[in-house]
Amino acid sequence: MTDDPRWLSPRELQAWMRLEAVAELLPAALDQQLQRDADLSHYEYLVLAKLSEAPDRTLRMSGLAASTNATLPRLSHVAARLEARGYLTRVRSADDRRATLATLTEDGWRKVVATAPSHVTEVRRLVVDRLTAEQVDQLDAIALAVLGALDPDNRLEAQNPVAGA
Amino acid sequence: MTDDPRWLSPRELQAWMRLEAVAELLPAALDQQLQRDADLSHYEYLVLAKLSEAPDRTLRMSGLAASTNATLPRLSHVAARLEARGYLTRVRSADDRRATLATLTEDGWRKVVATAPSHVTEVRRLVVDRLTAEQVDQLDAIALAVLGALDPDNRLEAQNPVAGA
DNA sequence: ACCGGTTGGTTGACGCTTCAACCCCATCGA
DNA sequence: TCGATGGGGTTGAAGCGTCAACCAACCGGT
Repeated sequence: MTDDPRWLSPRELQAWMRLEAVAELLPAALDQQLQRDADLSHYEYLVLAKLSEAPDRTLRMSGLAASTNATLPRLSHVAARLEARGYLTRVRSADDRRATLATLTEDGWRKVVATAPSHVTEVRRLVVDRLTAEQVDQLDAIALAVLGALDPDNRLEAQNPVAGA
Repeated sequence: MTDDPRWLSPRELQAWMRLEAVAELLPAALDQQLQRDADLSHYEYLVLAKLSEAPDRTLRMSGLAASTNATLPRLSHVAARLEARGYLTRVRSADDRRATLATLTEDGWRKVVATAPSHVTEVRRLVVDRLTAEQVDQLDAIALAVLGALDPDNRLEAQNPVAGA
C-alpha cells in the first residue's frame, strides 16, 4: 500500500484530471436541466426511459436496476416516489411471485415523450455536438474499455444486447 | 420544449450510453477504493491532494472549491470534517479578512503521501492502463471539448494553468 | 465618514443514496 | 411434507450534497 506505483506521465495526468472533472460535472449538469424542465432527476428519467423501451413497458425491478447501473434499494426508493407521482405501477409477478414488475403508466409514457426532446438537446449541447464523428467513435471505444474494468460482469450489455452475440 | 430535436444516430447513442455508464460508475468505484484503503471519500482525497500541491500547502476556500469542482457549501462541510480529523486547519486570512485559508497539517500531509500510491494504482487499473497512448490523447481532447460546455468559465484551468497564456 | 451593494464563507434543513436488517417466496434435499 | 438455503425486494436509519438564509468584511460613491 505504501510502495511506489508507476506514476502518471504528464499527458496521462492531464487526461485523467479532465476525465475526473467531466465525471464530476456531467451528472450535475444533466440533473439540473431535467430538474428544471421536467422536475425529474437524471436517474428518475433513466428509469422511465428504460421502461418506455421495454416490451409492454414493463420490467422486473432487478433487471431495471441492472440496466440503470443502480443498486436495488436505490431503485426501490425511486420507484416508490415515481409510483406516488403516478408515473409507474408495481405489481407482484404471477410467474415468480418474489419478483416485482414495474410498468409505465399512460401518464409516465406522456412524461417521457414530453421530456425526451429537451434531454436529447442537452446531451447534444454538452457532448455530442462538441465532438467530431471520429471523436464519437473514439469515445465509444474508450468508454467500452473503461467499462471493462468498471462493470466486469457486463450487467449493462447483458440487459441491452447492442451488437448481440 | 416539445418540438422534435435531432435524434442521436445509433453510433452517437451507443457512445452516449457508455459515457453515461462511465460517469455513473467511475466515481463510485473511486470512492469505494479510497474508503476501503484510507477511510476517505474521493472528494476528501481531492481536497487533501490539492492542498498538498499548493504553496505552503495552503489555499483559500474559494480557490480550493473551484479547483475541485465543488460548491462552497460542500467544501465548507467537508473541510469541517477534515479539520475535526486533524488533516487541515482553517484560519482567517490577514490580508482579506473575509477569506479563510485552509492549510494541510503534518498529519494531513502524511495521509496524502500514504494514500496517493494506491489511488494512482486504482486510476491505472480502471482507466489509464486500459487505453493505448493514442487513446489517452484522444480522451484528453474529448474531455477538454466537453469541459468547454460544462465549465464555461474554465474555473478549473484558471486555477491550474496547464499551458498558461 | 457612512451607506448600499457585493464577495467570502458558514450554518441548518431537506432530499437522496447507502447499508444493514428484514420479509416473502422459490428451490433443493431429506 | 418439511426445513434449510438463497434470491428478490422493501424498509428505516445514517451520511453526504444542495439550497436558501445568514453573517462578516471589503469597496464604491457621496
